[in-house]
Amino acid sequence: MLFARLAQVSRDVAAAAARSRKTELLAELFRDAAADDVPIVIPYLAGRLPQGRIGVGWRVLSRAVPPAAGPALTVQEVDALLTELGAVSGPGAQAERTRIVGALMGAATEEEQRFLRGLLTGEVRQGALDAVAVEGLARATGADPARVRRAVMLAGSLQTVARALLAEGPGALERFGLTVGRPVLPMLAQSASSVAEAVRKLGACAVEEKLDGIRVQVHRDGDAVRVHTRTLDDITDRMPEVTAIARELAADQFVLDGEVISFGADGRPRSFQETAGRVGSRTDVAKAAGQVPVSPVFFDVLAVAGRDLLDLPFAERHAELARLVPEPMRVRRTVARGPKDIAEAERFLAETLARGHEGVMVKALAAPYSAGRRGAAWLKVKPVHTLDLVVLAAEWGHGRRTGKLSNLHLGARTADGGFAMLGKTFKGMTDVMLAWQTKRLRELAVEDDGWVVRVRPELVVEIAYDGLQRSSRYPAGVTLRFARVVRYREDKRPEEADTVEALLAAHPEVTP
DNA sequence: TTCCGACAGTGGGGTCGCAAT
DNA sequence: ATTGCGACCCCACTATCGGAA
Repeated sequence: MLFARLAQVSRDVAAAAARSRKTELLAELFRDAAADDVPIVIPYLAGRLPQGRIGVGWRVLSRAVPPAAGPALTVQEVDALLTELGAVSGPGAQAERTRIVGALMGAATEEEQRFLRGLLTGEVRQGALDAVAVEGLARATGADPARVRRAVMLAGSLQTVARALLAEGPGALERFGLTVGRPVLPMLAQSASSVAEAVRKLGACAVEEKLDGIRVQVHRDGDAVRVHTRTLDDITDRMPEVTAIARELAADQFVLDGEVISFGADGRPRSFQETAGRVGSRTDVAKAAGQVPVSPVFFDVLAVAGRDLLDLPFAERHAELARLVPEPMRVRRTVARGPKDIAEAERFLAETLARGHEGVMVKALAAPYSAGRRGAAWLKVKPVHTLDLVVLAAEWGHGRRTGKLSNLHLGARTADGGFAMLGKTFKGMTDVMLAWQTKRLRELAVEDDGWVVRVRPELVVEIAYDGLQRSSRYPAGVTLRFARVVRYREDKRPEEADTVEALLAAHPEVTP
């Protein structure tokens, strides 16, 4: 199949507003794909490379190459070049990557170049990713979309399911049950603004401490133990503490879901930055483990001793978990039977925060484990802080925010009467706010370099954030975690904005 | 007809590893 | 040694489509 066909379909998908139309366009293409092309075509149209990320980003792509006059590249040729690209390493790698990208881009038409750039940066922006591709695949093969989706979640891979489905038909789906040793997409949570709201919504529920670490899925099959992250990356080699613990548990086959986190000598959790740094260290794992040991803390079990527990209610899965995993390696929790237990749930949240944790997860006791879904059966509750900050500058947006000032540079007052930048945010704005702030900030503009518009520091905005973290980038030595706009405060003058001093005083656990 | 679940988009900061300087 | 880039951790929020109520 010609690569140009894919680029064309991607453009048509982007242009279609209705999701049903996008699905149909993808289905047409999948039906026409030859068996050898399927493992390539499917991920491409889901906006990903079958090779995963291959070391090419905006920098390499910024070197322009004139497009080819007509379409000639085949899907197989593109795939071969990208495989070659992914294997490049060692001295001279940058030049070699540039050479291969140049060869690829030089053989591509303008439209193919656009699609390739999207694939390589992971930003195809066609309004369709995995979920729509799954629908398209179901339509192309006549399979039940819900069953295809479930197979993809359990296989942890769209192209694996696609290949089997297109080769063998809907019967192939039976094969993709939960298999110990093969990672499953983890169940995700939505947010709730308070414990009371969460408990009222879910009824009988567990309230569990939410640890600020790295999500892990641990598989053991006899002596074979594997540890995977939320995106199913294999980090087994970096987690010797976790594999050792998994081998000591009293079952030789299981799949556990949990979090790894590092505790300090005082028993309190280390900062997310410290845990993440440890989990990211791979050159000298023994040394890193000596300095920052991590502990797994489990909250769910998906399989044990040959039994698949996914469809059991959480209450029953947790009973299995308690049998398998001893107390200190399980997340602390309390159970709320309904609204009458809200006070107890709130007490548990306060206690959890006092222990230095992030917040709580509220989970419906009746809910099955919905792999890969961000369902409403799990709700996270974290305390939210707010500040009144001053807009120092704004950046021009991209995609649907093109032509709008989007990303705000936020400043707090300093002792000398100036402002110290604390970070940026693009979150929380409605379209109306985007339009309003673009107009207002242009009135305040003092400089526009085409990327950043600097403004007179006069506009006050209320910002919500989850906490402070250390920063080497910003002048105060700290930055806001997950900053988002709540509302503009036109009733406030910049002299009334919050100060760096007050911010640091409110977060004594973080020192710049 | 209205409501709501699921998705995609729009990007944020930090850390590590690697290659280039 | 330092710097820049890319990958991958953590993530919030809004708009939109389309099925459910």
